[in-house]
Amino acid sequence: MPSTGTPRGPYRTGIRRREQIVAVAIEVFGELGYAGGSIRTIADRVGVSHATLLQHFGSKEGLLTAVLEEWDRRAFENGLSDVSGLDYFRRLPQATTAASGNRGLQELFTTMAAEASSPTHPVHAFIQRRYANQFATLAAHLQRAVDAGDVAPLTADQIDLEVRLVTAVLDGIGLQWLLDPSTDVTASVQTYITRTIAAWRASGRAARINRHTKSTPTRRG
Amino acid sequence: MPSTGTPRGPYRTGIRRREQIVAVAIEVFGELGYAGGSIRTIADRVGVSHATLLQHFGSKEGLLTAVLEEWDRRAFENGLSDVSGLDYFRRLPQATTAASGNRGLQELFTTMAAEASSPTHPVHAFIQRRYANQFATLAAHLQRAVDAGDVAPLTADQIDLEVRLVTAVLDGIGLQWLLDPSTDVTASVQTYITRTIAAWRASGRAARINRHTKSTPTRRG
DNA sequence: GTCTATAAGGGGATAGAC
DNA sequence: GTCTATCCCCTTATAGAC
Repeated sequence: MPSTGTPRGPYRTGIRRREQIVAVAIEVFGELGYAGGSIRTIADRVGVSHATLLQHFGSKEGLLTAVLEEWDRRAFENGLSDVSGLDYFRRLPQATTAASGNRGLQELFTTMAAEASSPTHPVHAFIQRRYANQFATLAAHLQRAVDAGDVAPLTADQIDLEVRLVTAVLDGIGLQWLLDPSTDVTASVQTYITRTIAAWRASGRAARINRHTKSTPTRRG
Repeated sequence: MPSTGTPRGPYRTGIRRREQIVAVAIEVFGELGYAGGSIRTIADRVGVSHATLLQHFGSKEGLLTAVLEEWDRRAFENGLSDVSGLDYFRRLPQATTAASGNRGLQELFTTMAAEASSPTHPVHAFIQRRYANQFATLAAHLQRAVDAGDVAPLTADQIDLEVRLVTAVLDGIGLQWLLDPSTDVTASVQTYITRTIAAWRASGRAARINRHTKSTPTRRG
C-alpha cells in the first residue's frame, strides 16, 4: 500500500485512473445497485476495458470496497465537524441539503442500505457499522445538549429513540428527494428539527423547575 | 385475463402455482433486488423449473408486474380502512408494526424504492404512483382533521410537508428495522405521531382564539 | 402444466501481448 | 498500465417432448 500523500512519479497516472474509476463506480452502483451494476458498464463509462478495471481492484468486490472507503472518507466532509451539542442538530437541515448536491452518493447510500438488508450481502456489515456510527454520533451530541442543560434530561433509551427518529427522517426525506428532486429537503428537515428541539425543551421545563438548585450548566459546545 | 373469483376446474392448480410463485418472488426480489434476483433462484425455491415460471408470466418483467399487483392488493389490508381523520394517524404505530410482520413485503418495498430512483428502472413509474397515492391518502386524512377542528388550520403546502415527514419516518424506521430487527418500530412511530399531533394542536391554540366566533366544526369522521 | 434441451448473450475473471 | 482474446458460468428466453 502506497502512502496517501501527493501522488508522484510513475504512480500518478494509475492513481488518477483509480479515483476516476471509483467516482464512476459510485454513480453506477447508485443507479443500478451492486448486483445490477456490472464492471463492464463502469469500464465503458470510464472509457477503458473491463480488464483494466480488474487490474486495479482485483475483483468486483474489491472495487466495491474501494467505493465504500471513498464514501466513508467523504462522509466527514459534511460541514458538521465544527459544531456540537444542540447546534449539531440545528445545522442538519443545511448539511443534509448540501449532501443532496451529490446525487450519486445519495443514490449509493439508499441503494446499498436497501440491498444490505440481507445478511449475506457483501455490504451488510459495512452498513450496520455505518448506522452504529451515525447513532453514536447523534447520541453523543444529544447527550451533550442534555449535560449543558439545553434540553431536558433523557434516559439512554430515550436518546436512542430520538437519534433513530432523526436518522429515519434524514433517510426518508433523502429517498423522497431521489424519487422526486423537487422535494424540499431543507424545509422538511428544518420543520422536524425545530419541532423536535422544542419538544425536547418543553418536556424539560417541568423537570427544570424541580431541580433548579442542583447542577448548574456552565459550559457550552 | 380470468376473473378473480374462486378458482375451479382445470385452472385451480395453475392459479395456485401462480400465487405460490408470486409469494416466493416477493421474497427473492426483496432479498436480492430485481436485478439480483434471478428467475432461476425463484424457480428453485418453488421447486419447479425456470421454464415453468416463464410459461406463467411470459418474462421476468411480467413476473415483476404480478408481484407489484399483489403488493398493491395487500396494501389495502393494513387495518386502517375503518378510521379517518386524526384517528388514522393515531393508528399508524400499530398498523406499521403489524406490517413489519411480513418481512418479505417490507424488504420488497425498501429495495424497490431504492432501485426505482433511476428513471429507467421498470418500477420507477410504479413507485412514483405509489408515493403519490400515499401522500394523497395522508393529506386527505389530515385535511379532515383540520376541517373537523381537531388541529389548527394548515395550508396545502404545510399539509404536504407534514405528510412527507410522516412518510419519511415510516420508511426510515422500516429500513432500520430491516437492518436490525430488534428496532422498536412501535415506540418510534408512536413517539413521532404523539409529538406531531401535539404540535398540530398547539399551533392551533393561538389560531383558534382568534376565530372562536366563526366556523363551528360539527361533523367528525 | 411441467419438463429437458438449447439458443444467445452478459457476467466476472484470467492470460498474455504491447 | 492498458489492451485483446478467451474461459466458463449464469442469465433470460424459446422450442418441443411428455
